[in-house]
Amino acid sequence: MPFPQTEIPGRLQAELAARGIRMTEQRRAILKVIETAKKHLAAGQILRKAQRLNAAVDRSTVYRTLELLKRHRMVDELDLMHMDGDGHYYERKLARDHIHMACLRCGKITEFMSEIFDSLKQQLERDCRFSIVVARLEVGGYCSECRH
Amino acid sequence: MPFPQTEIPGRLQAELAARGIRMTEQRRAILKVIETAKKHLAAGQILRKAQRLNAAVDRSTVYRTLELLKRHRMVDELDLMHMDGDGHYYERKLARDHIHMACLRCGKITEFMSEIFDSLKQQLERDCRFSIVVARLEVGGYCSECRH
DNA sequence: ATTCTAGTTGCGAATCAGTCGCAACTTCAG
DNA sequence: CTGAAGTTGCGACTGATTCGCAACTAGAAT
Ligand SMILES: [Mn+2]
Ligand SMILES: [Mn+2]
Ligand SMILES: [Zn+2]
Ligand SMILES: [Zn+2]
Repeated sequence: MPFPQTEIPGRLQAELAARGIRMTEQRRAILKVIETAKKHLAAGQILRKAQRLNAAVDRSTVYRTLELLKRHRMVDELDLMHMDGDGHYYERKLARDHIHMACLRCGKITEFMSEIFDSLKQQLERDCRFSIVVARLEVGGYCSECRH
Repeated sequence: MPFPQTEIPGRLQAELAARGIRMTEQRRAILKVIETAKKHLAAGQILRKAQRLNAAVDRSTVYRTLELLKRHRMVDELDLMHMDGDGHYYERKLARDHIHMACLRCGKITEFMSEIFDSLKQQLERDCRFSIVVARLEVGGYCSECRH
C-alpha cells in the first residue's frame, strides 16, 4: 500500500520566494502550519494554529493566503465528504497525487497512491484530450475496521 | 468515449415509493426537476425550477429532499471544482459511476465513464479493504477546445 | 540607509448557502 | 373516514467565506 510521503520543511516559503511573491510574518506562520500539519486542516484550524505562532494573523489573511496557494498549485483543496460541517480541507500538494478515502463511521481519512489512478489520468488526457490541472478522487465508505 | 446515459422518467418517484417513502406534491416537483435536468444543478436552481412546477415549494424542502435522496443514494453531490461560488451540484445517480471534468476556462463539464476507473475502485476495495459507498473523481483543467 | 510604491493586512460589515424549531398541514394505513 | 406519523413553510439563525477600505509593510530602486 503506497502512501504519500511528507515534505522538506521550509519548502513552501522557498517556492513562493522563487516565484517572486512577497513574504510576510503572517504568511510565514500560515505556511509553517500547512507544512507541519499531520492531517488535513480546515481554514479555521489553520487560523487558530497560525495565531499561536503569530497572534496578529487574521481570518481574512488565512483565506487570502489559501487562495494564493491554490492559485500557485501549492495546496490542494479537499472536501472529504464534508466530514464535519461545510467547509473544505487543505493540504500541501506533493509531487504525486493521492486518493482520499473517508470513513463515514469513524471519520478516519485514508490516503493512497495508485498506478491505476495515474493511468486513469493519462487516459483522460489522451481519450478526452483534456489537459488536467488538478484531479481529486474522494471516496466515502467504510474503513477496514468499521465495515462489518 | 463512453458517456453516461439518461434515465427512464418517473423512475425516482417509483424508487422512493418502493422504499415506502411518502410522496408529496413538493417532492414530485423536485424529483421531476432532477430527472429531467440536462445538466448538473445547484440547490438554488433546483428550487427555482421546482417552484415553476409548484409555487409552494420552499427552500428548506429542497434541501431536505436532497438530503433524503443522498441518504438513499439516488442522487450524487458534486463539487465541480466550485465552478461558480461555493455550493454543490446534484445529479441523478445512475447505475455506473462517471467522472467529471470541469474546464477552468469555458466552464464546460465533460462526463466520462472508464473501465480503468472501475478497476481503480476495485483496487481500493481490495488493497485498502475499504467498502466504497460513493466515489467522486473530479478533474479541473482545460477541455479540448480551451487548452492551447 | 532612505525613499517609494505596489502589495498586503486587519477590521468590521456584508453575504449567502444551508440549517433549525415549531406549529400547521398532509399522507396513507387501517 | 380517521389519526398518527411524517412533511411542510416560515422566519430566524448559523457559520463559513468575502469584501471595501484605510493603515501598514516588503523589498526594489535610489
Ligand atoms: Mn465542496
Ligand atoms: Mn454527471
Ligand atoms: Zn472507520
Ligand atoms: Zn473549455
